[in-house]
Amino acid sequence: MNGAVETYVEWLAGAASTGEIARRLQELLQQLGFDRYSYSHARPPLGKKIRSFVPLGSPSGNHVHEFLVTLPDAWVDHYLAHDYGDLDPTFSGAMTRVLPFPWRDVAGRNDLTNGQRRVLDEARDFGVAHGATVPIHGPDSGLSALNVVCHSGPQFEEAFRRGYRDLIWVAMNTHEAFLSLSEDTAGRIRVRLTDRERDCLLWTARGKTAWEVGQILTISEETVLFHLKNATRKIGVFSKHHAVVKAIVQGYILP
Amino acid sequence: MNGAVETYVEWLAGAASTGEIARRLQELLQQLGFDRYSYSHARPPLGKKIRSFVPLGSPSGNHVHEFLVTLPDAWVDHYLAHDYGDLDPTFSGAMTRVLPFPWRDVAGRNDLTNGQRRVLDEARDFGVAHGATVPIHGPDSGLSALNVVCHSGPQFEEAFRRGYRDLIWVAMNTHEAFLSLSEDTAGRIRVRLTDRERDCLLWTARGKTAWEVGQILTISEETVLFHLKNATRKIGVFSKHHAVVKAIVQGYILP
DNA sequence: GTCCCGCCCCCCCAATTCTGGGGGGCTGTC
DNA sequence: GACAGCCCCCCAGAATTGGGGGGGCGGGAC
Repeated sequence: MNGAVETYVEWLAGAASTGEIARRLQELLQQLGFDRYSYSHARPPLGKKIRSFVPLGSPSGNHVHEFLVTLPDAWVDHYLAHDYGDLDPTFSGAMTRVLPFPWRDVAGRNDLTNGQRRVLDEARDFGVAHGATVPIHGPDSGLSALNVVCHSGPQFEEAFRRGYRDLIWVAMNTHEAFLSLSEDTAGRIRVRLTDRERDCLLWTARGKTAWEVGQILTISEETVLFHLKNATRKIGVFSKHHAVVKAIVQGYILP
Repeated sequence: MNGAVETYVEWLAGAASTGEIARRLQELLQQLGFDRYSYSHARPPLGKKIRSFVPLGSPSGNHVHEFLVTLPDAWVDHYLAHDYGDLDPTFSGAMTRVLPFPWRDVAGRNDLTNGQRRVLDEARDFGVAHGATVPIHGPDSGLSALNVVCHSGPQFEEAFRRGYRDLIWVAMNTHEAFLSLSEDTAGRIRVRLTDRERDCLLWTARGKTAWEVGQILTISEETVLFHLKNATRKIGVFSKHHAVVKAIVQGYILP
């Protein structure tokens, strides 16, 4: 099989910084036949603006970056300056797909808006033309994507045909490594909830009041409140809302 | 490479019923060294109505099933009768992971509740002991999982070591084929939240009270309550807890 | 131009629910 | 016996729910 991919994935387990990951990922993708890449997080285009991105090579330390990018600087600057994140049709593609798809699929769609087409056209002008997007649907509704690009069309087709399964594997592993370096998960202490605490959180997350949860579990409202109080304290927050949210995000319950 | 997997994936494109998929999937997984499997949805994708559960072998027609299962009937019955879906620790694992993981990882965690451990123990009693879960985070915030099981531990370790990359590919493609067969009920209803409504939901999800959110957004507590009321109504629920949870699950906000 | 509509902001009120303490007791297991 | 898990009860103060009433602003339709 492909030793380079396996070596990279094994190396990821001990990766210490996102900058390192960015460099190794670039090396690996080049071995797979792709010239450049970008790895970024798409959801949500709603409230948040794109904050910082750190191109390959800049000093990174342990800081967590939103993007890993080795696309041409000029294109990245242009992209960010025009807020193309909201427009980019490859992102909307990633939103509705699970499998990797080449950009020619997107370009061939006839329901693109003028703005979306402009993004594609301008990307081509910057030399970002032949590529593919690997959607990464993460836990907690996150959506990230790994884009890979080749300078020439035939080179891309060959690399993509040979390597699309490798791409998925690489993208997933890179994503997990990236997430595990994020400060949120780093300091997480898993607490031990009891079954009743989980039950109460679960039904609360489903919109029930304490009294209703009591009816469902055939215990008194007071007891439900008791369990919720304990669970809230264990999880380390001060309100039921927060406890429920954290219980979901950290995987204690399924919404 | 593995011709059987490729053949299966190509066949999937033309698959006409979920019953067929269930049979072919069983054949394929057996070739990969796994004895049985289950494919189910922890959180059905938005907009897809997924109805009943039909084990492999029953007459299926074009009906859409919630589960594809070839685990022992006795265990499945027991599982469903006790509503283990809410408890099953492999699902909570899938909730926070992207990559496949063997169940021994779950069993080794020290934060399981008694109930969660009971599910694992009882599964073993029913002969469902050596297995792995392949999380499938789909678009639309859906979370599904493919579980594969072997009768013997060594057999599982060998098959998993050799085939975990195939499993991802198989799971993804099966999932896409399955979804494309499920009826698209009335399109999913995505509500349009305003910026302020999202802001208020976001800070509420982070555990702030209405008054605090008001301080953060420099608006009055009353206005925060106003936006939360509207958002709750739009999302179609009756409590703030539920609204926050649904906003997260459906990707309107990130926790 | 005007009008309407969505969005945002503020205020009021009664009823209900939650927070954060306290006090018990009953089963199991270690 | 200690301890964890579960169950029940009480209370005061705070927060939320679910209605209502405003006004202002900007953009698109007419």
